[in-house]
Amino acid sequence: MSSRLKDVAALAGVSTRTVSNVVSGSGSVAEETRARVQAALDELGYRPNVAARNLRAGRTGLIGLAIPELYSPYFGELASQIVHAAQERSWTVVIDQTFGDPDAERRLLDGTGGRLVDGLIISPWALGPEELTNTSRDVPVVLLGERQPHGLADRVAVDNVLAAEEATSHLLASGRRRIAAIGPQPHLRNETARQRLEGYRNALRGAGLQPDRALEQAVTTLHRKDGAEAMTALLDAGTRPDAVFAFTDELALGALHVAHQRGVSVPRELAVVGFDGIEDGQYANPPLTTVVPDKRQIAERALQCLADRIYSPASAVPPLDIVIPHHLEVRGSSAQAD
Amino acid sequence: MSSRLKDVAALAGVSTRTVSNVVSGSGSVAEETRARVQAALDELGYRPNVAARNLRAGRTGLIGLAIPELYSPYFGELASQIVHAAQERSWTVVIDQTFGDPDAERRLLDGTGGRLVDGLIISPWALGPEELTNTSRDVPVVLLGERQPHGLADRVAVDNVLAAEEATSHLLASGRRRIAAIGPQPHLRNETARQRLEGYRNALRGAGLQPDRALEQAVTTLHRKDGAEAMTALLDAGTRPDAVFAFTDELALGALHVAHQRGVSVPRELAVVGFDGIEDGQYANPPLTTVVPDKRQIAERALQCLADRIYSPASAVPPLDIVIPHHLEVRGSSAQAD
DNA sequence: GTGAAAGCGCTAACAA
DNA sequence: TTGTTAGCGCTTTCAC
Repeated sequence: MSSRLKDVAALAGVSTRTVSNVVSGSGSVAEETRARVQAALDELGYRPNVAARNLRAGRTGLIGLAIPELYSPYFGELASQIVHAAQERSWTVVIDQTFGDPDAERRLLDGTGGRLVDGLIISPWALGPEELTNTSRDVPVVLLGERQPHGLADRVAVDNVLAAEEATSHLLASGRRRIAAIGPQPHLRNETARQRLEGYRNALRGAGLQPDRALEQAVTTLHRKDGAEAMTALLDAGTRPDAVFAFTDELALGALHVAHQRGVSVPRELAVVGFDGIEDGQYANPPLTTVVPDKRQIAERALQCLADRIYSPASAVPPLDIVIPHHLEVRGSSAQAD
Repeated sequence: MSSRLKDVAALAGVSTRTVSNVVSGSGSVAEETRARVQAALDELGYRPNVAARNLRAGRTGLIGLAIPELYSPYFGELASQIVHAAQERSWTVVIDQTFGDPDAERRLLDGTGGRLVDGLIISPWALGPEELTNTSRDVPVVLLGERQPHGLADRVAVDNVLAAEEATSHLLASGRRRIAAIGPQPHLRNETARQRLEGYRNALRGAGLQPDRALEQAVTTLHRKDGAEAMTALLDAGTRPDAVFAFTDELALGALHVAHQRGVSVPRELAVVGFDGIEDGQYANPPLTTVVPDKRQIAERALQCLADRIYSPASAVPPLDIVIPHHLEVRGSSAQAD
């Protein structure tokens, strides 16, 4: 079927060594020989066997990307950036969806199932900081979002506390006073929601307001559906919010949807701010104000971390904690109330 | 660093053969031996070397998924299904984004760059039917969407002509007569847009209407931005459509956005129908009517095709053309005009 | 400039 | 039940 180096060598009347040199472009080969080998290569349609190369090299050229789910816009956009950035570095990305299953996350982190990838980028969901402190892994890991206090992994994330504070302050600045938060996830070990809640409360206190538990609406997952349910609950409970800070854009879009259905005018009666900067928000009616993390930089920096660890495994650089820039993109959904 | 079978064998005082048996669970091993080996395995934290296994097995356990882009919702949802379905079959998915680059598509199809995957699922964008008729490939390929008349690859797709016809007929049934089409891509070899245009025209003719070129608005890509531009063009040109059939949901959402901005009431003055069944549409204001392909089945059937070809390469089953069910999900954006 | 051959880590055919 | 060993296809050291 597919031909090996040996076949090509036989056809060209040279040794495998020479063919290998021609294929890789390394070593020195006489012009005449090269041409003959190339002809044989073409004739047989030679394709290198990647597994053999990998075995030899001790590397696979593969990196893993483990995310909760690929279908939600934020992770889709992020994965796209990572795959793209990896391609530029001649790495191929294998994708795992954990669906927030703690066992799946553990399995990936501890490398059970074999050493397939040269490095792993993981966006943990179910595992808390303590569990991320792994020990028995042999490939470099980069954590997206979650902190890992005593671990060995680099971390790349935006400053969630600060960003949430800014989003909330923006609402306060436009005169909103009953600002609801949609997105706390007390049932998870996950840090992200916790940090955004902290930032939200900080902003309120900074404005002399007391955080009101009735305005903090917990969710199980972060999809539009959850946002819609949370918004419905807030409206039905008579909490009368004049603004909503949703911890993700999807939640915000769900909330926006319910507001629209209920005839609540956005932004006049209710301002809405999301988080993630997904493309949908831009085209929502009204367009969604949101905290935009620089996803390109998340991808870029995460890969840079992996590259450094993979290519200089000796260097004992301590775990990096890389903070990615973000900005608040103000759009129609939080325009001045008046 | 990481230990090999040989190290484990030495520690347990057995041969590699026995360790291999324990690891794989195959062969028969005395209970007492097994326990001893397992202890050694645990102590050393043994992780199988996948590259070595692959070389030995002649398979990598990897399948490729090549799509134009991962960040758009349709491909994100589709990729999610495929990764999920692959995980269930113990395959790992490596993702390539072609960004509609014909060379990237060619490279993946002809296997230049080495034999990394056991099979390839590709959603072509730039290459037309004739170019997809490849010859020199050695792994099975499944095409999503595009037909490949004389090729060797299986194909999985919805009936685009029929689906587009149904969508258009639905608009006709509610009394719309000036139905615009947003989405033709005359600059591409890609078949999908062509088929949807055909279905659209068929429906019009079936209703005794003459397709009007002025109502067919071409686009370069299929994003919200393109839909917005197309809608703007239609409105500015004074074509006065009373409905829009957009070839993708993203285009439809862009159109919806512009309609909203311009104060065109949907669905009263303008009905909108999309194609793809992405989640955003459900939460748009108003919710988007759309043709929903069964993405789970696309993934399932595509993987089934690969599995059949990979595990029974001998069988000379002719290329399959698998038609996936779809349905029209009617929502607010195309409610009765009355 | 080129050939011969070792060896990457694993599985399985062959032996015992 | 278990040990020995060949060999998957490649790269590269060593020798010429």
